[in-house]
Amino acid sequence: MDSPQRPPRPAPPPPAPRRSPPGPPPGSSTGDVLQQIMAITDQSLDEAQARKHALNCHRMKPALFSVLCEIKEKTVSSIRGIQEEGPPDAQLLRLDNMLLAEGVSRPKKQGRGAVAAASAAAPGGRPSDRGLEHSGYRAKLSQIQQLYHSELEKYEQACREFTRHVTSLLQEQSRVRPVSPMEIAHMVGAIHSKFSSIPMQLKQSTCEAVMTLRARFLDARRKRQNFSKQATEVLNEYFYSHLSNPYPSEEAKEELARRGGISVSQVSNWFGNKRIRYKKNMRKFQEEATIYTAKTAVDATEVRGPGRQASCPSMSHSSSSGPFPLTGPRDALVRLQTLACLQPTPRGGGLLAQARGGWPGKQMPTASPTGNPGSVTSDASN
DNA sequence: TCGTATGATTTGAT
DNA sequence: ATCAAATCATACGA
Repeated sequence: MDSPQRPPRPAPPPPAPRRSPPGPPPGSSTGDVLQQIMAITDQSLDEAQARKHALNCHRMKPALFSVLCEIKEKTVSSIRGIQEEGPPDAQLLRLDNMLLAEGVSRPKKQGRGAVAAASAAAPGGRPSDRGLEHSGYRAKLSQIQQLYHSELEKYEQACREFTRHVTSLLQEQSRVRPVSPMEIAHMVGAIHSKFSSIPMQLKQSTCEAVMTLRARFLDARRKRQNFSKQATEVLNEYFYSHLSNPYPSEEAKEELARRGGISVSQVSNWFGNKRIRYKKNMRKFQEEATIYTAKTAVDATEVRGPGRQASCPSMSHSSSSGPFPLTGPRDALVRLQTLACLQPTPRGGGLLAQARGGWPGKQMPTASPTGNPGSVTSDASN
């Protein structure tokens, strides 16, 4: 990229001297003096100090000054011509909006903590970007964010420094030639407009980076991966031990997500799929149910020994609501026994029956105003 | 290569 | 917002 640090020669004075002899014969020394003035900006101020003093005291100075005024007349108009372009750019506006929408740029000066800002934008991976709550995506986005802000800061600083430098040079020059505040303002504006392509480019490439990241992440999402064995086990354990009401509360979902190393929305998806598929083809899941209920039962008996609760808080004190208040480790044990006897149950009863009638529906979990001991919420929250 | 399993998405209802 | 149901798209094993 193009660095904003350029040699500090912002105000290349017009090549005036070439046309210098307009009317009054300038005298042989005028051209020289002008040359010297031009040279001043190129010299270190220390070096030029004495010379400037000499120039200021020069008997030709008043005449020179009027010549300079004349030159300036022309210069100002040309500066104006340059300045007139540049209405608020539509593309820049678009880029700004996009960066804002992506959470890359902040609404305006919000101090540090880009990551915090990002996570605040989608608290708990909430709906707006359901899928994009992926931690990998977040991390990358915040990297882009940080890079963007640090580059922008660098640019702003360089721009400020350069402007300050130019301004001071102009002020310095104003001692030997007429420099109006307006001219300085014009110059500053010109600098900014020249520099403005830099943040524009920065914004553009940041947008591109975000788009690429998004695309890649969405691709990754398409290329789904099966959950780890651990995750599947955790989910299945919960599902079969809450078969009468397989609707984990928000807390339970979080716990399951944590234990399985997946996201909360993945847990929700999984339960959605599982309920449907279980209901559709319960026979197929019987073996699985047996395995997991047995597993849970074993865990329960093991845990029961030292008189402690099961390891997972959200699953530990489960009892259930719904038609068959059978849930949790102890119930699982009972159910296992039942299952052993009633494998293909003739009618009703057992696991199949629970699901066959359909689950009582959701909402049980969230609140059980009647103090129903079986709600899933009570599993998690009590 | 094909059939099945499975995670994700979409749609419509509550 | 959450759910059921349908559907899509990919992973995976035979």
